[in-house]
Amino acid sequence: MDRITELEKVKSCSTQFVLAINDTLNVISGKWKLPIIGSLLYGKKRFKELEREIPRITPRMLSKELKDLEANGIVTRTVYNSIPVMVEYELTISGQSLHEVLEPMIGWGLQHRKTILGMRYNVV
Amino acid sequence: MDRITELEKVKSCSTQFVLAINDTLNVISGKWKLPIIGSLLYGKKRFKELEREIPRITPRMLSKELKDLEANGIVTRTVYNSIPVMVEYELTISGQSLHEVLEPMIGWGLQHRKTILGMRYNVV
DNA sequence: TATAGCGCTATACTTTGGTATAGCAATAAC
DNA sequence: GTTATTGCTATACCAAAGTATAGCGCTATA
Repeated sequence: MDRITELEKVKSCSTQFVLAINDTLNVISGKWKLPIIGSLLYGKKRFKELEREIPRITPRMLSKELKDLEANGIVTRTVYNSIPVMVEYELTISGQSLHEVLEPMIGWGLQHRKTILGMRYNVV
Repeated sequence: MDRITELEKVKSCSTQFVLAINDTLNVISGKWKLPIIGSLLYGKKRFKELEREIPRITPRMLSKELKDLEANGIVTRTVYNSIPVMVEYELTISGQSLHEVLEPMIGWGLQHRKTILGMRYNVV
């Protein structure tokens, strides 16, 4: 009985956790989100600066992804009423704090690649 | 000049990092990967057990995702030559170590949701 | 007047991810 | 002999994600 309630607790908990993980995944998955976030980690940027820094991105995708990131509270968009208009994109606090999640992903990715390569020689 | 080489170093580094992050993302993104990994965190499971534990998954998707996870070194597939055959799926060490990356994602997801909700009252 | 830069949007298309439904070969239970 | 279970695969389809290409209104520069 103890083990069953434990399991139930774990399961209901993990449902909440899966939701939180999915929230995080929605913010960073897709082909262009990481390059954009990575580019903004070193300071605010204008539209054309991002376009130049991210090879092969189309303005359509850049516009779309920036809107998405803004809607999700990851970047802020500031329009200056200079002539012609200037628009700057900047990471929010939440956006900056993404490094907490990106760092372990880097660690795991590098380690996993090593493990996979190692398996070719050590196993079978 | 110092600052330029610094920037170049940072950029070439972050390219490597983006690759590592994408390796990680490929392993956990998609609709069914997390439920499957979550289900296997508590021990090895058979095909039908997974099918029953994961609501609404079709056998096609379960089969496909398990193959994918196996190809990526996240789960192992063991066939017992009992009659009828029994097949068991289990997380590899790499698969188990994914909790290192999932935990910060849970943390960030929960915190981010709080931040977003808080903004409605504190800002504007 | 023409060319180029800025910050995008519109339209149409392809590719990828996921769904729905059916069925197979083997065996066990009724 | 009929039904059910296991561990899948085949076929067809649909929706989301991403690509390609063009163009807009504005202004500065030559």
